[in-house]
Amino acid sequence: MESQERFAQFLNSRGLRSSAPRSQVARIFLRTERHVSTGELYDLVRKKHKEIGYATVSRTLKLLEEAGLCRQVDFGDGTLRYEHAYKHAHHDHLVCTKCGAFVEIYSGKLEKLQDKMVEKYGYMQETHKLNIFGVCPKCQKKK
Amino acid sequence: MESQERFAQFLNSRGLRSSAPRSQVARIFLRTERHVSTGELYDLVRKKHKEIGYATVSRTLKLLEEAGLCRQVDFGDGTLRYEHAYKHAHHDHLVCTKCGAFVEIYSGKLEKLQDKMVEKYGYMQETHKLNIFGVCPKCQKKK
DNA sequence: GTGATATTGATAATTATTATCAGTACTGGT
DNA sequence: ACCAGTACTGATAATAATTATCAATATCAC
Repeated sequence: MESQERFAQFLNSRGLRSSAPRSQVARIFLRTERHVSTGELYDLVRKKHKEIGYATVSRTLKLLEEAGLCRQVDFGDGTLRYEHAYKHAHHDHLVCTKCGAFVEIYSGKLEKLQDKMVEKYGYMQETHKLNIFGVCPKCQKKK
Repeated sequence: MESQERFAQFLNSRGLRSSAPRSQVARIFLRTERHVSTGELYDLVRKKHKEIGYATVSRTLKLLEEAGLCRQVDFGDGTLRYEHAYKHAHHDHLVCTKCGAFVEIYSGKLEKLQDKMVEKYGYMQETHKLNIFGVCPKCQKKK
């Protein structure tokens, strides 16, 4: 429930309103521990709130992102997904090219190495996105 | 000129034809040492060959990719770019979020670390895409 | 409450890519 | 050379996802 508060706080600090649709979309997203696309979240929202439109879902996701509560994930398949970011440490993804299954991966060494690379070129790092594509164990067996 | 031959060879091995439009698009792409989007390449092609359509450029890029001559690059800004892949070692990208400038980066250590991670989860690696986003030295000074 | 204004939802617009398809141009066999 | 079969092309339409528009509505400070 804490992240819900954080969202309200964020809206307030920006002079934005905690409207009913915004709160409802946010609640449903925050309750769903999955990587959802805008369309998927829209479907979830619709189960409870038939009156909420796609645009509002899309806009709310953008706000959640700015509030630091979610993060865009791009698996390169044409649709963007969003994952939780609040109290969820940074990580990268290992995606199966056959079935779409993925696991979240993290390595401190890998992060440090990246920092070094960035420094070398005089850049100031903001974020990074690493997606590794391959075939998952299940799909390897199927073949 | 060698990559041109390789393309012809690839087409032949697939039972495809080395048509004039295909060769022309390929030649212009291979001569341009830049990361181009389909639209940009289309414009370049149009300067020399007014009769070639967008679809052909798009299709030829796909073929070049299958031939191992180019590689898709997705900076997450909505348009896909293509870069040379033949005799161009694998590398990742460090992209400036202010001006779009980027540098190609590579680290053997980083690659090895990734291999370990993949192995750990039983996946069979195919490719990976690492984009680091930050602010380049020039844009840091401007500010 | 009330009024200024942020927000909403339906729809249209946008953007990039991909599919369709009739006409054209190659191909290999004769 | 000719011919039949088929791959290729380019214009256009279709697709897909996101974003902009805008009149109607809801919200919040006062």
